[in-house]
Amino acid sequence: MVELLPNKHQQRTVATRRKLLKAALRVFARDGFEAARIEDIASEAGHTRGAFYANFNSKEDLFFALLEQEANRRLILLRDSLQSCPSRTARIQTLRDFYLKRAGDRQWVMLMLEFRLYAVRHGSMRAKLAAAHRRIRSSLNYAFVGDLMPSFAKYKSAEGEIVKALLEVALHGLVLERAYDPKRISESQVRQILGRVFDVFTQSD
Amino acid sequence: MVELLPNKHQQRTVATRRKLLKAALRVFARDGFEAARIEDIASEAGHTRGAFYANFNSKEDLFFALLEQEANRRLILLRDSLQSCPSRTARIQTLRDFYLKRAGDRQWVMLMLEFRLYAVRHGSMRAKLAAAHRRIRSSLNYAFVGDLMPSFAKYKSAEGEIVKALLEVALHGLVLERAYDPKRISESQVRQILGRVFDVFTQSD
Amino acid sequence: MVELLPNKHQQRTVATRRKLLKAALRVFARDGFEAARIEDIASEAGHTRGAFYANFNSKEDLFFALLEQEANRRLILLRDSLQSCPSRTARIQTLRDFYLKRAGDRQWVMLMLEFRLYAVRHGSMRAKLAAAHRRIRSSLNYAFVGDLMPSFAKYKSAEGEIVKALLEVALHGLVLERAYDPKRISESQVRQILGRVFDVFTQSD
Amino acid sequence: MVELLPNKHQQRTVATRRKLLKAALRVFARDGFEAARIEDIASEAGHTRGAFYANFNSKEDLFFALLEQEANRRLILLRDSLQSCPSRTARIQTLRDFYLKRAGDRQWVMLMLEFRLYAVRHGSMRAKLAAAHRRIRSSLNYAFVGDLMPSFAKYKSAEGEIVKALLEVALHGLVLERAYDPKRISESQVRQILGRVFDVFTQSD
DNA sequence: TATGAATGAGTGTTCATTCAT
DNA sequence: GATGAATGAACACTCATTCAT
Repeated sequence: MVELLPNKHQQRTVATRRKLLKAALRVFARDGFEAARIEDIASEAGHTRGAFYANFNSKEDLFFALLEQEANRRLILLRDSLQSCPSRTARIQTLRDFYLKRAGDRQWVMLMLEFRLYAVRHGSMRAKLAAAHRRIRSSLNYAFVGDLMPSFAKYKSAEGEIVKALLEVALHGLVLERAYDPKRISESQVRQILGRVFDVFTQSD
Repeated sequence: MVELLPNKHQQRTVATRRKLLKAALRVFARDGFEAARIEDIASEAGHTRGAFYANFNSKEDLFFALLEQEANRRLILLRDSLQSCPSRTARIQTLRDFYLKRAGDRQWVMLMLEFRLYAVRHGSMRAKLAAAHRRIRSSLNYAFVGDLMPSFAKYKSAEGEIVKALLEVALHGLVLERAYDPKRISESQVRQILGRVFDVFTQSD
Repeated sequence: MVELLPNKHQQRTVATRRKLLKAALRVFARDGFEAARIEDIASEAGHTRGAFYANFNSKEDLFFALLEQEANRRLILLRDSLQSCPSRTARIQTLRDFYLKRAGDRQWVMLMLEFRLYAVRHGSMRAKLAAAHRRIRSSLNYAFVGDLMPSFAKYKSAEGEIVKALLEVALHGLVLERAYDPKRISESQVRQILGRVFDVFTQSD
Repeated sequence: MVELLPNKHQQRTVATRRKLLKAALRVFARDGFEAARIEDIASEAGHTRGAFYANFNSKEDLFFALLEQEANRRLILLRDSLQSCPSRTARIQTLRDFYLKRAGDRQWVMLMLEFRLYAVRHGSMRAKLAAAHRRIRSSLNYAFVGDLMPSFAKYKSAEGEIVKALLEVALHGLVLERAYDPKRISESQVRQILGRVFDVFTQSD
C-alpha cells in the first residue's frame, strides 16, 4: 500500500523521521537510554540535532515513538503470519517460529530491556509513560494472546500470564547473555533451548 | 578468620567502606550505573563525596568492588550450605532452594543486569573490566558448578552452560518483570515457575 | 491620503505585515525583546516564521519598525488634536489629556521601556540603531515640543528637556508599577498624580 | 563587627559568594536578567560556572539573592542615618539626601528595573518569587515609611503609597534616561528635579 | 510571498573528579 | 581519612535564521 504524500515537505519530514528512528534503534540498543546522545542519533541519521528536535520533543519522546513503531511492526508481521494459517497446529508452529526468530533480533531485545529498566526506574506515574505502557504492552500481549491461540487457554489466566512472561524473559535474557559473552553459547543453542522451553510450557499435557 | 584491625583509623576506614558499599548496592540497583550519582551514594552512606574518593578510585571501581563483594558473599553462603549436605539429593535440593530464594533478592538481580549491560556496552577490552569479569564470572559459575553437582554432568559441557544460563536469565528476567509490573505476577508464581524450570532442565531423564 | 495597492499580492503583503506588527506589539510588550520568540509573534499573527522573514530582516528590524510605527501613530494623533485647538490654553489642555490618556496604554509604555533598555545595552554604535534612535527620538520630542507649546519656552532649553524627561519617566514608571502590583495603586490614582506633576512642572509661575 | 569564620573552607565559600554577587551586580545591571550569562558572571568573579552552581541553585536564585542583599544593605544604611537624627526636620533632610544620592547608583536602579520587569513577566504566582517579593518590598517600603517620617502621615494611606511610588519611579526613570542618553540631561539636573519633586510632594501644604 | 524542515551556535545545568584544608 | 569548594567537560534543549519548495 503506497502512501501518498502530497508535497515534498511532507516527504522530507517522513524520510527524516524514519532515518532518525532507524538511527535511534541502533544507538539506544548499543548505548542504552541514558548514555545515548541526541547528537549521535542525529548524526548517524545524517542530520543535526536541530532535525531531531523538529521531529521529536525530547529523548524520551523518541524512545517511546521507537518502541511503539517497532512493537507495531512486529505485531503486524505476526498477525499476518497467523492469519494465513489453515489450522490450530499451523498457528502454534507459526508462533513458535516467530518466537525463535526473535532470538536473532538483538536490537529489539536490548530495546525491550531498556524499556523495562526505564519503566522500573521512572515509576509508572507519568501519564506519558502510562499511555505508552498500555499501547506497547497490549501489542506485546497480543503476540501470545489466548484468543488467537486457544491451546494456551488450558492454563488458568494467571498461569498463562507467567508462562508468557517466562517465554519473554528467557528470550531477552539469553540474547543479552550472548551479547555479553558470544563464545559461551551459540545462537543455535539459544534457539534450541528456547524451543524446548516453548514446547514444555505450552504443550497440553 | 577474623581480621585484626590494630588501630581505630583502620577500623573507621573499613566501616566507611562498608557503609559506602551498602549504599551503593541500594543506589545502583535503584538508579542503574549511569544514573547513579556519587553524591547520592555518599550521602546515603552518611558521608560526603570525599569519603568516597578516599576509598575508591572511580564510580566504575566501586561498581566492580560491589559486584565482587556481593558475588563472594552469595558464593560463600552457597558453599557452606552445600558442604553440610549429606547426600547428592540433599545437595540438589539445597541448590534448588538457593536458586528460588534469589527470586526475592531484587537488588542483587538488578545489579547483575547492570553488570551485563555495562559489560556489553563497554566492550571486553579494558584490563580492569577483564579482570573483574574473570573473577565475578568464575564465582558465578561456581554457584552451579558441575564439580559440586555431578548430576549436571550428564549434559555435555556445552549444554550444561546453556542450562545454567537459562536458569540464570529466567530468574533475572522474572524478577525484573515483577519490578516492572508487580500486579502481573506474584513472587510465589515466580518461584513456582522457576521451580518447574529448574526441575525440567536438571532432571536426569 | 489613501495608498493605492494595485494588485492582490501587494495587498496581502501589507496585511501580513500589519498582522505581524500587531502581534509583535503584544508579544514584545508581554515578554520583552530578549524573551520574545519569532515563532510566537508569527503564530499570534496567524502565520509561520517564513512570513516573518519575508517581511522583516531580523527580530531587531521588526522591533524598530514597530517602534517607529507606533511612535508615528501617536504623534499624528497628537498633531491632529493640537491643530484643531483654537487657543494656547486649549492646546495645553489637549496636551495634558493626551499625556494622561497614555497611562492606560500599557503596551506602548512597556515597549518604550524595552527600547530604552535595548538602546542602553546595545550601545549607540550600530548604524541601524542610531538611525532608529533619531527618528523615534525626534517623534517623541515632538510630542512636547516647544514650538507648538510656547508656554514651555519659559524654561531654559535645558530645563525644558528635563521636565519633558520627568513627565515621560513618571508616566512610564507608574504604568510599570501598576503592572507590577495592580493592587498598590489604581489607574485613576496614577492619572491624578500625573496630572499634578504635569501642572506643577508646566505652570508659568 | 567582625564575623568569625572558624575554618578556611567557610572563609573561601563566603569570599566566593561575595565575588559572585559583586560580579552579578555588574552583569545583571549591564546586560539584564535574560541576556546575562552565568559564564560571564562567574568569570568576572574570577571563577568558573561550577563555582557559581556550588553557591547558587540557578540564575534566578542568584538574582533574588542579589536583590535581597542590596536592598538590605541600603536599608541598613538609611536606618542608621535616620537613627542618629535629632529632630524630625533632620530626618526629613536625611531622607531627602539619601533619595537624591541614589541618583548616582545606576547599577542598583537598573537592578530594580529588572526586578520589576521580571516580576511583571513571570507572574506573582511562584512561591519563590512571592517570598522574595515580600521581603524586598517590605525593605523598600521601609525606606519611606510613615512611621519613621510622620510628616508623610498627612496623606491618606493610599496617597502616601502613590507618592512613594512616584518618587521611586521618577528616580529610576531619570537614571535610565541618563543611561540612555547622557548628553540629554546631567546628573546634577537629575538631582535638582528630583529634589523639587521630593519637596513638592512631601511638604505639608 | 509564504511554508516549514533543517541548521548550528548558544546556554543553563549536571556531575565525576580534583585538591586545599 | 574525610571535607566540601571548585573545576570543566558533557549534554539536553532553545531559537534566530536559512533555504528548498
